[in-house]
Amino acid sequence: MSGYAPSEAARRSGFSLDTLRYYEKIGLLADVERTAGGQRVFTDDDLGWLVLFRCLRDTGMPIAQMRRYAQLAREGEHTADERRELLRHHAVRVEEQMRLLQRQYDHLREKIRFYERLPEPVSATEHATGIGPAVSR
Amino acid sequence: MSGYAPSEAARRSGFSLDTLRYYEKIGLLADVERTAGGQRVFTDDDLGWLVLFRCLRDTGMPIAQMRRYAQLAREGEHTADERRELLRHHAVRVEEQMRLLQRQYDHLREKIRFYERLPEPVSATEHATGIGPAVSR
DNA sequence: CTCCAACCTGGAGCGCACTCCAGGTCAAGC
DNA sequence: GCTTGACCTGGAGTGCGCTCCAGGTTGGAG
Repeated sequence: MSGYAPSEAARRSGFSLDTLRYYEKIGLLADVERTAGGQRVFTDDDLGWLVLFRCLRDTGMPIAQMRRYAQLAREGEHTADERRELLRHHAVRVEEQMRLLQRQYDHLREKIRFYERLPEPVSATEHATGIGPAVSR
Repeated sequence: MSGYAPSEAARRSGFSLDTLRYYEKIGLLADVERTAGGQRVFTDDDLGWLVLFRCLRDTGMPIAQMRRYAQLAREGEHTADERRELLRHHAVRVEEQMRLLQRQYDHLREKIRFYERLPEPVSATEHATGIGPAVSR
């Protein structure tokens, strides 16, 4: 069903009112419908877009790229290939991001293990292994 | 074992020269040793810290928190518990971050599958699930 | 001794993604 | 019809994490 007030759209999408207005202003979200008095009425389609923007934003896509995707979609079906490639390319970067995050998380866990297993003394290999608590000189 | 010139420290740590100076200026990296003429000489200890900062930064820790950790370490062994807790707390946030990233990555992959029109069940639930290409009205 | 690439400082500027504000308008409930 | 809270606009401000600049100094190669 269609027709969400701004506050409702904000609640459902998880974006702030200001962010919704901002996304429309910069042309990320297409012009939102209005009441006779000029107040926004968000549709299910708008909400669908917001879900997508949240996905892309959470995975680190810059706004400029999201806007490019949105503009392509507005141009019609003939841009489907380019949109797919844009998403595929982004997915590759997300995979890299996930690998890096996992690697640094492992590193972090080792550092925590160091604290748990060494209540007092500080080993000489601390800095050579990059694992120790990096206590200052 | 020896000292490293700024450019060498930058190369090894992956931070820019400006960033190294910035980290020192804001008190993240402790004061770096200097030559008689005032040029920086980075030690292995400094490099160890930089490896840690890279780990924390890559996992999204704000600089203010890294600085807190570094200051605690400079205060001595009696802050070990607090440092450990700080890292543990951060690790929890990283885990949440990894779960979110994985979830949004899955969304993204489903969206790409939609574009590829592979024999996958995508019906009228498109927007309800946020999977379709979100083609504009 | 000369050269010049690498280095130094303080401070200004930047890019991103919002976030806030003033000063007004709209619309639903009593 | 009055009140009140949600909403509107354009534009300025914020926070973060660097990044760049001007103008001067250092120090190793030749």
